[in-house]
Amino acid sequence: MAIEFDNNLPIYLQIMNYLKKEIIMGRLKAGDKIPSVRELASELQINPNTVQRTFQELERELIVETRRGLGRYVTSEESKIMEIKKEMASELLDRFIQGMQELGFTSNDIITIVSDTITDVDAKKG
Amino acid sequence: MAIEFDNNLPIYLQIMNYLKKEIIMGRLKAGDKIPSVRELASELQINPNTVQRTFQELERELIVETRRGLGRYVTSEESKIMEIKKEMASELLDRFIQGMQELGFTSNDIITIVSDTITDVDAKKG
Amino acid sequence: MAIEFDNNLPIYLQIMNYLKKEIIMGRLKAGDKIPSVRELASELQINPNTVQRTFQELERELIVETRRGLGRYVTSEESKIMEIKKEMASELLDRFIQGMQELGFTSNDIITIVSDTITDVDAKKG
Amino acid sequence: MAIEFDNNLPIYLQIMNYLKKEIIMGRLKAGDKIPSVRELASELQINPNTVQRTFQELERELIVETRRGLGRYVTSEESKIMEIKKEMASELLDRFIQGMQELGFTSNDIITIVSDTITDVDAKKG
DNA sequence: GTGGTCTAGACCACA
DNA sequence: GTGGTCTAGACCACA
Repeated sequence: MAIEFDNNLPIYLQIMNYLKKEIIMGRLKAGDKIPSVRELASELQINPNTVQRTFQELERELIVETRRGLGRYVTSEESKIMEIKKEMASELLDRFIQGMQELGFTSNDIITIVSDTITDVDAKKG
Repeated sequence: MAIEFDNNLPIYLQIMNYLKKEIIMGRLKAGDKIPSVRELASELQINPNTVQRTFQELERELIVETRRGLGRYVTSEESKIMEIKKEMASELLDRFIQGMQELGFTSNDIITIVSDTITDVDAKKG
Repeated sequence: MAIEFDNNLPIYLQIMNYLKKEIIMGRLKAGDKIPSVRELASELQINPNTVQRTFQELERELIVETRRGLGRYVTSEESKIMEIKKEMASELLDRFIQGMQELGFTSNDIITIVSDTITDVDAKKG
Repeated sequence: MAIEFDNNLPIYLQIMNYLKKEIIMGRLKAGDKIPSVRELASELQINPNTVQRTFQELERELIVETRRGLGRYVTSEESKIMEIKKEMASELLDRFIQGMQELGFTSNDIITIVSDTITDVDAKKG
């Protein structure tokens, strides 16, 4: 696992997003044990306290739960996972559409650009 | 003018984006004088040092230029303005498409969602 | 048996309180054999080390005694049991009254609130 | 200001409770600036990070708000303050009444004990 | 000066 | 071994 950190966003937020995506994509499944603080810290080459902060926030969002002495686990509520997927998609969408409109693109512009870009991306991947 | 600041991103970056959009939308035109540090600071309710930093960065990106004793001006190179518009749009697009793909959405999903959302947004605005 | 553990207090303290209450309520009587470390650990779904610690502390408080090779027993001193009942009640009271006073409630407020709440609780239980 | 710390509860929770009480009692008023992390840390002789944690949690509960570079302030919503007063009182009450019932005290016992103790306490204070 | 984040590392409760 | 808390202290954005 390797995350390219963006210097303008707190690391703990970037790891949160990363883990949420892993859960949404099913690479970490509902009920799975997640890496320990120490494991993830050494894997990502960051301080354990930063990972601790990440987990704390994920727990507060009910995405992760701690079992004392045993470690941390992805929530077993599938509905919670669907919920965060919707949340994240919706935030991406809003940010994108609002951003494009603030640059003066019309609705038609936006749809065209997205279609063109995606077709392009797909073509490159073959 | 009121910017809703996002606590997780440096304010100077947020103001930079704001000013770039103003320029792209033509509310600040090529060659226009831009507000002074003090003016903008009091308008946005932030510290002059922060505005200073913003202008510094915009200058580094050749979007703004200082004329000694006269103040700061939007670059008069129209092509520069087009360039940053493309840059910003491209960044928005990449971030959006990559983000959606990381959540497991297919190309078709993405196009559909964008069309639907935009139609929706337009409908609401009447 | 199921104890809802409060994440902010050591488990061994929570089990100590639980067992003290069982003794005070006479569900564990003076002189009774208490469950073994293993039994209680599996019943409460916790680690035997934690139960061990609990018993150690109860022994220190003379509420439980070990008879070599025979197991652990509730003290046979009835007076000891009365004593811990008084202690626990007194601690509950102090914590409650002091807490309410620190929130600005007067003596009259406190008495009224307790009466009202208890009447309420009783009514609900039928 | 001096808090006697109880070793069985995290310090940050104890400071949270302390500050909530100060706000409820009006010694810290709605909209007031609260001490800075460094100030409070040196006053309470604890590490700034522990105070930081305290403030983070109070912010999450909307009791305190940060103004970038200026410091932290008690929420200016009076209703929020009433709300936490009710919450804290309710928790004290529940914990007390449930605790007493678990020790075998009847409703009448409880009311009598509270009245007697309060009368006592008042007598001592003169 | 003020808060936010991060690193380094210790100690404890629990498994 | 695992998480929770705490201390010590650095660096940065912002005022």
